[in-house]
Amino acid sequence: MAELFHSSQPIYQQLAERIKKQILRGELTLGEKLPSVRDTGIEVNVNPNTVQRTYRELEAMHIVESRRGQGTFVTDDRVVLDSIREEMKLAVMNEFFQQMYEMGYSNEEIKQGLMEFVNRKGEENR
Amino acid sequence: MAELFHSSQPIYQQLAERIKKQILRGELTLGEKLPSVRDTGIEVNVNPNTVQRTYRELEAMHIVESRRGQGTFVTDDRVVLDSIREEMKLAVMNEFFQQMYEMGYSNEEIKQGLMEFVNRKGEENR
Amino acid sequence: MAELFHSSQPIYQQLAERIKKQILRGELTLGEKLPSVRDTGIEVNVNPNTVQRTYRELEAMHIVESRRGQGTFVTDDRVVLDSIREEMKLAVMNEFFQQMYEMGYSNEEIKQGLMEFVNRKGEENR
Amino acid sequence: MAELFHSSQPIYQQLAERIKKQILRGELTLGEKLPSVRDTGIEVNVNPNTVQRTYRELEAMHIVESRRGQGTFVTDDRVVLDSIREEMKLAVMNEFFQQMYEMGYSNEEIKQGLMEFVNRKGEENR
DNA sequence: GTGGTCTAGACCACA
DNA sequence: GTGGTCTAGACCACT
Repeated sequence: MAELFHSSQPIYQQLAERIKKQILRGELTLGEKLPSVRDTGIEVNVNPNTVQRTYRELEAMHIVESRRGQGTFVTDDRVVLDSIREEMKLAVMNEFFQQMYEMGYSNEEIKQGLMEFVNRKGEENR
Repeated sequence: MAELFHSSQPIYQQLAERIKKQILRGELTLGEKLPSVRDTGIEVNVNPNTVQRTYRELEAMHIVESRRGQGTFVTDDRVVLDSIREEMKLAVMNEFFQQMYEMGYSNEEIKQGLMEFVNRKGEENR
Repeated sequence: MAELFHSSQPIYQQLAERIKKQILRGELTLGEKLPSVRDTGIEVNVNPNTVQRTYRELEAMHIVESRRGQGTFVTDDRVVLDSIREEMKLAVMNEFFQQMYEMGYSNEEIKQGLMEFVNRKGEENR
Repeated sequence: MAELFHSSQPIYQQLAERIKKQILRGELTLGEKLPSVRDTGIEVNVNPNTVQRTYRELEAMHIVESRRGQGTFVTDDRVVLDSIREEMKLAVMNEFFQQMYEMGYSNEEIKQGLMEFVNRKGEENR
């Protein structure tokens, strides 16, 4: 079994991140039901309470909606999802630039370095 | 006073990151002496124990070395510093790609999105 | 379709509240027959069991009575209805005062704040 | 011992409400330290985990700030607190009006009913 | 000593 | 069967 979590970040956050991304890239679609807290717990080998904490966090982000007695569902509001995706994309880009900038790279160097990086990646995948 | 630290990451790590970057971008040069644990503590309003821990972490990365009775100094080994810089740059780029990829963006989209982002940033700074 | 229920309160209670108010403000009159459990279920898109539970709660408040084989009817006892209305009005006012008081507002401030509020509301509806 | 909680709402929410109001009405001041999770647990006779859930909720509302190894503190941002107070005041008033309105009372009736209510309350407290 | 995470297990209300 | 709450208790990292 592949190790699913690393230890430097709480499990509930790692799990939330993973599910969030599954939703953002469309692997889980609008309105779809997530597996129950208990089933997910078994699947990723984690206590159901921990899974529930994950679902609670996702609900606070409005990515997911819990309905008592029925289950937990991906939001059916496309607008919310789109805005979250855009927001996250910006955050990731900002973080990247911030980091590079603080290491002393100029905008040009960042651009260039990234191009090389992409191209190298492209070759690797051939 | 502006808030220097956020709460989601240990202060000693945030402080280590900051000093590390100051060194990487040359603000602190090879062999230069860092301020004492006490002085830094006062300056950033943090417990000296915490600063101590920061210096310990930096020493473990070989970015810094402490000399008994003299203080803590930036390493004077340029090679070490260069390799750390390169390593960190790769790590930051990898992290960026990983994140974007997991959100469902293709290499092309990442490249393009980033270009727009840089250009927009360039305009802002005019 | 507009969302009819929020998730923080049981659906059967939300539905009971709604029907109760329809009766209190005379939208459903003394002795009038309520739609069947099944019809209501279809109309508000809810499990008939849940509607059943709603009707049971309303019956326990003596707002409604079910007659075997005939259906569920608004009580025909005006006195009961009046006393429930008065009771609820007092409860709502008490709750309001309690809340404001616990937030640190004095009786005078509550009065004044409320006047402004009403007047502002009046203007909005012009 | 007076009963501190009723059963119809989760303890962690009731506790959060109570502390929130203590802060809003100035009983706990800007930047003040709350008792530790454990101490509060003992005081209100509740499991520390439950208290922590309370503190977490308050932190999510930006009313409170947790600092690792130091404790939990009332926010020191007066602006945040003021806006929360105003927001809550509006919410409470809105809720009140909504309720009365749904029971069939007009704005005038609400105003009048409330005046009587305040005056009666004033007499009681004599 | 402080907050934070996680588990195991019990119990409840809802649908 | 579903989510939600609560407890008891262990363990960890930070200050």
